[in-house]
Amino acid sequence: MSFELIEKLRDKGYKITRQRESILAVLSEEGHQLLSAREIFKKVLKNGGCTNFSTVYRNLELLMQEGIVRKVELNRDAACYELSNCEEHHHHLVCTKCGNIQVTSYCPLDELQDEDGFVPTEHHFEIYGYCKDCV
Amino acid sequence: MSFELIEKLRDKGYKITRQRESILAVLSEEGHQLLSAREIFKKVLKNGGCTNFSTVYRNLELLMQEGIVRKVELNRDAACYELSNCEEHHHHLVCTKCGNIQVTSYCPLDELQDEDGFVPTEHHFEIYGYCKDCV
DNA sequence: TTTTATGCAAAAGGTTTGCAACTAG
DNA sequence: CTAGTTGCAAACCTTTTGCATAAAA
Repeated sequence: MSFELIEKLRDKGYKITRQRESILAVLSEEGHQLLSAREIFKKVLKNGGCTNFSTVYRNLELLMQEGIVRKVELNRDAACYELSNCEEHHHHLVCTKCGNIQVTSYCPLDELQDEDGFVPTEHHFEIYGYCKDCV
Repeated sequence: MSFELIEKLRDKGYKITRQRESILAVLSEEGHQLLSAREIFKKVLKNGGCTNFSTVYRNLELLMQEGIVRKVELNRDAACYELSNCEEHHHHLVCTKCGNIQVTSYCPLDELQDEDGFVPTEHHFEIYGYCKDCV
């Protein structure tokens, strides 16, 4: 699972609760797929874990602060989350027909010229359209 | 004001109500600044108009469908809107310190290579950081 | 034991909706 | 006249918060 992450949290002084572990376990499952808070909640329960919506949100907040989790806001009702260290920096291509999400390592920030002295610290880039099976 | 837009709507069979006109007027004010539904609502009232939150939302929805308005979701509580035809395609640089928003005409979609046959129809690109006065 | 985390229920905030009343054309 | 719009209030959903209880360390 994600022993390094657990250790990182422990070292920082956070307690390792069953809930926290379950949430990290779900996020570590089957390769970095984007999950909403609700989906994480359900998956924890399905895995036999025990948690609560508030707990999920509070942990996601904490994990984001620690740079372990990244929030991605797509054209959807709820925000999605993914482990930020499980893969290199990337952006998402969302198929608006089948819902499939693919990843690209292309990052526009590399190409951005100086914009009147603006110093970027963060950016969002998501692409919507049709995947090759839905064109 | 925005006679062409009014005409476009009328031609499409939509009725031109005072509310609809006021909302368009506010969006046309002082060059393409991003406004939330709440801000639009307040500005309409301040201008002596009369409207309602639902009406603002319903009109924004309609104006988006007609390609007249574009929704931009920033790192904020509420979504923002701008006229989509008042300027050429652009993206936003948001200063997270002073809140100032500047615009860039740079668009990453031009650089995007073929991504496994994905056909983009829409994209979001926003940059957060410090403007030159806040660095 | 002490500090942090959880669960619950309620609140907050943006956005949407049902429906009756209204109005532009 | 009548189809499309508005206003109002209530619903919806996600996310946040207060507080008492529970459990890591």
